[in-house]
Amino acid sequence: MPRPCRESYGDQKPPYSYISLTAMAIWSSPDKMLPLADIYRFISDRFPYYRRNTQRWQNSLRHNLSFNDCFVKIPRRPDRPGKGAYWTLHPAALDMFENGSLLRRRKRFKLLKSDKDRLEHELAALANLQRPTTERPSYDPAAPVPCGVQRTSPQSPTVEQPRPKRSFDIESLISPEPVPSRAVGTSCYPATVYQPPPLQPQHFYPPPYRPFLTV
DNA sequence: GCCTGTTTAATTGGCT
DNA sequence: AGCCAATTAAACAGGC
Repeated sequence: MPRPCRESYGDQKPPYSYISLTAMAIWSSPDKMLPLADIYRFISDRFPYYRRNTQRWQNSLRHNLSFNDCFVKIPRRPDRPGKGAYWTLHPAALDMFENGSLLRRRKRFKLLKSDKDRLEHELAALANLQRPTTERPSYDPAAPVPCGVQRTSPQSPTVEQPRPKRSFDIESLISPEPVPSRAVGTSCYPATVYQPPPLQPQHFYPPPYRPFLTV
């Protein structure tokens, strides 16, 4: 298995898909989430090939972020101003590369419609929670939180998550700590569709963001 | 105007 | 060889 590192591959195209490269970038960050510009930077810093034709590959990368359910867009916290949202990996998407190939996955990571709707609902609730209270008149602190998004007081202790052994560890991307997920090959679902476990509230909250993936 | 993000469509190419 | 994931192009919207 090739082990990417700084200065590797020279001007040749690295043997990784945009999905792999994006996952590497996200995985390498302390919070397991990065804004788009930082994903660009990670890739072009390490792979000189991607210092050229930036318009082409960056368009493709954006397409991948939007198109693939394995990437989740997290709204910025007010205390982290900047352009665009943070991108992270869906916790059930860690075994995307279980066949060892970083070019083509055996199966596309695809959320079921119901899970996708639920995720969007939770993220909308999260975005609402992050607005200043004066800007969210519809938010009722006493109301039940939709879809299990945990509402935690800001002063509650934040658990420090252990950092990866190395900031860039392809082995951990391919063979991460086991994350409960099951491939569905029954008559109910197409064989190529994963049914990930339900998203847990702690994946998003409390602030500051817990790492989406625990290492 | 640039950047970010979404979507559609066509093409390419890896894997079985 | 066929399937389908990945890539590429492009149009468009919204925010700053």
